[in-house]
Amino acid sequence: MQKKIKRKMRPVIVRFAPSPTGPLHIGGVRTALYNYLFAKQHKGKMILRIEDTDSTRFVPGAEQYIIEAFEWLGIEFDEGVHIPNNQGISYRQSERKSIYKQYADELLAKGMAYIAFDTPEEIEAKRKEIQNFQYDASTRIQMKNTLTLTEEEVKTRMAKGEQYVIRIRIEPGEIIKVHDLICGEVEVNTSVLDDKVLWKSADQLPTYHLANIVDDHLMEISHVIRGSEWLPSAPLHVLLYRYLGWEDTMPQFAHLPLLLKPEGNGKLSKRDGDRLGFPVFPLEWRSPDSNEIAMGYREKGYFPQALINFLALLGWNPGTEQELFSMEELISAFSLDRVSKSGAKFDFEKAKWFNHKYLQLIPVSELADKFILVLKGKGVETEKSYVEKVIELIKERATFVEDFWEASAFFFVRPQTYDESVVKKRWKDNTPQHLQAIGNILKTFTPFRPEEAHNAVMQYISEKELNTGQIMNCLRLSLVGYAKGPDLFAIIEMIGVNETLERIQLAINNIKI
RNA sequence: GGUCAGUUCGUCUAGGGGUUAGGACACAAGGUUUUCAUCCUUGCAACAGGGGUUCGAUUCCCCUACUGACUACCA
Repeated sequence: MQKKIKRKMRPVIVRFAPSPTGPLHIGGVRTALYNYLFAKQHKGKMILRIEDTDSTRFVPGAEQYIIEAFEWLGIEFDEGVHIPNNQGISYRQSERKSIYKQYADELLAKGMAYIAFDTPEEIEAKRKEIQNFQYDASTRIQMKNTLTLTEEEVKTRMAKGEQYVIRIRIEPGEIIKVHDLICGEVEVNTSVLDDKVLWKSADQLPTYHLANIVDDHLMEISHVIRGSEWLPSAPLHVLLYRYLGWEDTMPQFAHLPLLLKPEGNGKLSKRDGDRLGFPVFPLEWRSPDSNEIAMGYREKGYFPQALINFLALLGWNPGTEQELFSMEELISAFSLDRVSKSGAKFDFEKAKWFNHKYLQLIPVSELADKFILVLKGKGVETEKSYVEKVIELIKERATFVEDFWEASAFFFVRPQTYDESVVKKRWKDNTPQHLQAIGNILKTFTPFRPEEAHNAVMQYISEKELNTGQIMNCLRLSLVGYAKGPDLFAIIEMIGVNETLERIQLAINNIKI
């Protein structure tokens, strides 16, 4: 009872612990987000720990990428590799090297682990020899380890400096119960578990399993929220806590469902992004060895808030019909028991919809700053206030800032071509004369007054018994080049009457039927 | 192969012993508009299958199927 209370009263400390083997996958982003929401809601802490215990898989730049991605996303950590601390604590496992060995030794001393000398080749040979070979209680007697070798042999091997690993010793026939906050009670028989390697002499580093348990314990992690690919090894972890005598303060587990491919089966991978044309990484990533570029949400024009909102709802729901959430709202609404158990297919269309929604909410000034960069690329220099007005007029039809140019180019440059199908449908012999007349009407409104001008044009149209759609579309064609865009009189107000008249003249000169 | 987990509209999901099985995205139609969008309205469309338990099952139990994860001196 005492212990239960103790666990309940513990401060919430969670961690996100990626290994720096490449860019952060979008599924990892979601895992980190759920950790973050959970920690914030419980006024707890969140730690960024780098699990680089596999020296062979280290990728330069990956750690920096991860940090930059979270900065962009607005997921803040309280402690981690990137946050200085004055206690001299490292959050990089390769730098914590010296910590782990003693725990492996402790297990060795207690007889809960043993030393094995089998080389990878020997194990590989065994795998070929015995179907479904597993290094466990049933097979370890055939292998070269401190359980089978004499003390003498072990000494000689050690003296010769032979490489070895430390394996956990798991005895069969016991049921391990893992209480998972999302999946419920999961029971596994120790007979199906293998004697996992905990530590290797070759690089003096622990494997994930040991490092993970030791660090989570030392860092007083209260909740381990991670992807469900870890569920099968959770019993091993429980066992490790037990062997080390830490079961009382073992963190609670929550295994998140996977993010699946948009179509077909299997978990979402980098390839799916390439194949279907959407990013699976938060930021663009250039592979250091192949120089290949993988696209990122940031570079594709997504707003971090939109990505967060989309990801939050992929596998979790508030139980209400609210869909748009600020980070603060997510923090207060989030709960692990409303996380679904089944994997979620990645719905890229929905991600776009969220971005469209957020685009409408982002301050125009901010959008203008981004768009001005695009405009500069097109050789257009304009006042910011003008750009802001343009954005006001067109943003509702855009999903990305990148859509702005296509929707608004005519505010900055004259049409170069005229949409053929519109010409065919609307442009008649007498169109030029009517456009001239309308031009003359527009001229009389100085300064330009859109509503009055509109009324005057409409009056002209009805007096001449013209077809509104035909005339308006021809005027639009002259100014825009297409049959699209915002209100015509708003456009005229923006580009000015003089420019309007010139464009009309240009259209009359250039459009042939 | 083995272990573990999952399965409600095309997708994300709500619900949960008696419901017209709800919402959102997408799609379609209509409306509005000078156009394209937006917007509004409407429509389309789901409980994997089989056995139980029960007056009654999509909901609880079992089996099957399917799907996935895991099965490294990777994390």
